[in-house]
Amino acid sequence: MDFKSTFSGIFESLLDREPMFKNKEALRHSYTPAELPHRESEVEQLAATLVPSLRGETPSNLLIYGKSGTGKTIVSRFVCELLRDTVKKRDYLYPVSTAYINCEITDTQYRILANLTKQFSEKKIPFTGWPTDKVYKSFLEAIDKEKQCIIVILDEIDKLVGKQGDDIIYNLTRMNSELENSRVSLIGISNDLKFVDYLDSRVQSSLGGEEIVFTPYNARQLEDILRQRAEIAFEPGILDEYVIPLCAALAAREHGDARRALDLLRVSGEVAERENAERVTETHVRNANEKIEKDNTIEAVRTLPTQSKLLLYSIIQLEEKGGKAINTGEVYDTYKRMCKAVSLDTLTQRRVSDLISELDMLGILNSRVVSKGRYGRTKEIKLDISPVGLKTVLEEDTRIKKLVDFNLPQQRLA
DNA sequence: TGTCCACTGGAAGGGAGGGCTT
DNA sequence: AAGCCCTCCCTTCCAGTGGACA
Repeated sequence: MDFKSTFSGIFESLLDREPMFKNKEALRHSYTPAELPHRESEVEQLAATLVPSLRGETPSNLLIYGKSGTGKTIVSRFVCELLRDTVKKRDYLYPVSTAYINCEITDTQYRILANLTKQFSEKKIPFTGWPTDKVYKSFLEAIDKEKQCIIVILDEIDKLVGKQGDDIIYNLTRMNSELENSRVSLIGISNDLKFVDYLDSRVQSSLGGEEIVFTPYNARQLEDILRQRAEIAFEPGILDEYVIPLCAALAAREHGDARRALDLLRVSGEVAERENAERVTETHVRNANEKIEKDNTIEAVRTLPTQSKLLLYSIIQLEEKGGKAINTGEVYDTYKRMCKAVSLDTLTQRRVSDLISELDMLGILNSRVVSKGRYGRTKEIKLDISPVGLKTVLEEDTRIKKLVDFNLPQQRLA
């Protein structure tokens, strides 16, 4: 039999297989379920804060705190939807609009204002080019045309700290004094409990009116969430008895992250499907758990800019050489030599120091500042993941490939 | 006790690349 | 085309520092 005819039926047989998933969407982060288990009191609190908007009053600004995957975003969106529905049903109520912005993506004053304007008018705003105050004005005009209350949700608001983000928060809280008809009130969502401390004091007082804290889910609660979603997502009888409790337990260990739990369940299903298994078992969950970890870092490394890749590569080389702990000076030396070897521009040590911190933030390595007394202060750097897989990914880059045979000069024996 | 190392990390600003306005 | 603006990535400059050593 020739090669082609061996596989002639491949698609039919794949299609014939019983599908595991009924509706995989139910396991994605973007999915909004009909119920939010274990978040009833948060929904009530939030609704209570926002209800003045329906009477034509301005609700106080609000901060929502909680670790990732504790349901902050989904609860806010849910309550806003209810609010809009209520307005639609009872036309004697004061009009309310809501806008949602993710500050991790939309992270400058200009972009936030442009995004908001887009949500409230037809006006086209270029992604760059205008002075910021012009964009501010167009947002002001867009919302002030009629009497209404605007609720702006700034998700991941802690990502704005430090940049001129303070300004945008300040400007938005102060906006009401410039508005004739409408009113703006803010909901800030933050992972970081201490976020307010980093803000300018004028902003602190206007923003920190009320707050709601979302506590992490425990394993029991995660189980409830997973069961609810699994019912929609999987064909009945596909999941082994212990699959959901295991997913819940693993995610509970990661500070009760529901997103993580859902990912885990979804990937477990995918792993089982690929293996042609009849059902999803505990083994699939454990494999999925490893796969998620690995995929995340590998993807992070793959999308690094060349300079960071080279830097990481030099750290790996030093680590493989073994011996004492690695410090910034050494890394910079090696990095410099490698740059020369592949004729890449060399960045300054200051910049490299920042890049090291970025790699630290990504969880690829661990760096801590240590003082060696007489011999100065430096960062001590350690890889957080095994260099073997890392190297393979890095060597996909054509420039780094040239360094496979790069030899460190003798040194580093002490 | 003071000195001094090898940096750290903040601040300011340059300039390239995107764009708009006149 | 000239004059602006915004953002990103970087450089330059520099004050600050924990602790070994003299």
